[in-house]
Amino acid sequence: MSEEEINNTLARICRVLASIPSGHVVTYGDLAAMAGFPKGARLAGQQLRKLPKDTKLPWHRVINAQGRLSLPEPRASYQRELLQSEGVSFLKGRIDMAKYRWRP
DNA sequence: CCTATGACTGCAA
DNA sequence: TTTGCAGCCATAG
Repeated sequence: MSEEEINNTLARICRVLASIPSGHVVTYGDLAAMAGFPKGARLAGQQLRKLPKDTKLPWHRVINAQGRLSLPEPRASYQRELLQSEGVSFLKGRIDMAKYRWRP
């Protein structure tokens, strides 16, 4: 891996993303911070948007700080299915952050 | 170089 | 609880 790649924003985001365990979620802000961008929540979303539709990375484990999905339909429904399939439940359209938020 | 644009946030009202 | 908005920051034009 070239030095340029490990400093690439997307690569850093992906590395953290890949470490999120199934059944857990993180916020955009968390993802960015863990990748070295303390205030890069929007940046995280911008990078996730670049991922190919068929990526193997767990992009669906990233939700907003309100415990809601920030994706427009119909992607949001797909994301909700993926999360529910790995045990993350929704209550009144929201995810219980205290219960599922992942912190190393 | 400068402005616009978001899969965002936290806080004030 | 909901809404509005300034702050944020790499990217794109």
